[in-house]
Amino acid sequence: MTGLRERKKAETRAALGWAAIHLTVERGYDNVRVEDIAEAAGVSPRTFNNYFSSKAEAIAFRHLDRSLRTAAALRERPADEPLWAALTGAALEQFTPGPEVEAMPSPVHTQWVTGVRAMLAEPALQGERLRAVAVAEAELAAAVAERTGTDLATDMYPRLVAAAASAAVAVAVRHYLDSAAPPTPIERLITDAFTQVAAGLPAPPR
Amino acid sequence: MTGLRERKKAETRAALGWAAIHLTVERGYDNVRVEDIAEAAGVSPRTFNNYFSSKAEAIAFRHLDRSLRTAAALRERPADEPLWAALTGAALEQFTPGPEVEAMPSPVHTQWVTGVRAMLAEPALQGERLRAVAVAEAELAAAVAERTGTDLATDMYPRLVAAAASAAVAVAVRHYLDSAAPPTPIERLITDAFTQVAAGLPAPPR
DNA sequence: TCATTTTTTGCGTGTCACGCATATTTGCGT
DNA sequence: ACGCAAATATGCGTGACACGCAAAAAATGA
Repeated sequence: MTGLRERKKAETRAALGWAAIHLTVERGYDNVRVEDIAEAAGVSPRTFNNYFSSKAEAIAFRHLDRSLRTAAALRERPADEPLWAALTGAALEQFTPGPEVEAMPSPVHTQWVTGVRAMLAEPALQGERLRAVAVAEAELAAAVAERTGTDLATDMYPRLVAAAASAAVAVAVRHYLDSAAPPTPIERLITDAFTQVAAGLPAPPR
Repeated sequence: MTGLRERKKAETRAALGWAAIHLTVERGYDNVRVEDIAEAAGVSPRTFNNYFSSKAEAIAFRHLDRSLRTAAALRERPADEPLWAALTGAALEQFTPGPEVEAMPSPVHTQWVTGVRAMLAEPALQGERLRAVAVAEAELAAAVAERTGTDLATDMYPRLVAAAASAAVAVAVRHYLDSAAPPTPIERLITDAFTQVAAGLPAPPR
């Protein structure tokens, strides 16, 4: 199943995606040419376009990959767990910081975060990021349909759930990034968001 | 306030946006050059880029414009109307078919719908459409914050509501377009979607 | 009517996506 | 271990595109 061929392909794709992010965070989006990314990944410029059809897509690749795991995580959840508890859990699983971030020395890390923020603010990238979310949402909807025994073709329900869940995560992450010195951990924000959504987002008392 | 200058500008923008959609639906996305769009709108190719920074943006313009009106519609709603009723109403207002669609003869209309479907399926356009939704969502969140007396800076609530409402509309529209011979009118689908969301999307009994 | 500001236009430049043909690498049966 | 077929990487060429810059044209207000 997982021959050398596929593994090498996945590695090349990952290398290109990582190089794209790395260079963009370092220099800014439009100071990076496709040629640079290809060089950093050790392949020809032409090969870049065999993997990604645009610079933006390469940068968004990691994001897409992570998002897709949410749907996979949901399928792994015990079948008797209530839907919204399972969704919350699946989402939370995606937000354990990876080792490559954890191991970063503090001054470098600060600089890195600044660069990442600039990258996320880049208008040319937002579209691609959103598209990645949309793709992941489709997977999530399928998983929800399975779990709840609803039908993607006839019921709006699974797509509504998937969209609401994606929105909850997105809003929580945004809230987290927007607050300069985050007093609230991302896990709590995500949990809160899911709780509110599952409660039907009632208007607060005035 | 609304001098000849601004009016002409708005007209040119609308003409370009409309021409972009029209040609794309007719011929397919990559059989349309920027030059064609400019010509159809009676403007130089260079001017096109004074209004839109990409072909995709031009096509998504009408979508963005309509989406922004939802936030405006919400502000027009009576202040004593319950939030979710107001949201549903504001969304429904955007879906009264325009005269240019209403007046279309049936065979042409069918062909048109097919073209529109192809257009919406175009990967190169999805990102831009989603970005438009994101922009509109920000406006909607602001309107929700106003109406509910919550704070955009500290509460996730208004953004959650805006995101959930946008999702409800998007899912309903998608459901409508996906069903070949729509037995369910779009108004009912939207109402249903909002009802489900406002109820907290409870898992259906199995 | 005239000066100022805004908009449109033409041109040049650097980048990019992608088709096509060729060289290289990988998988697999023998 | 070997060699063939399929998959993959590369080089080159082409058409399209975004955008900066400066000049022309149009609109506004006095």
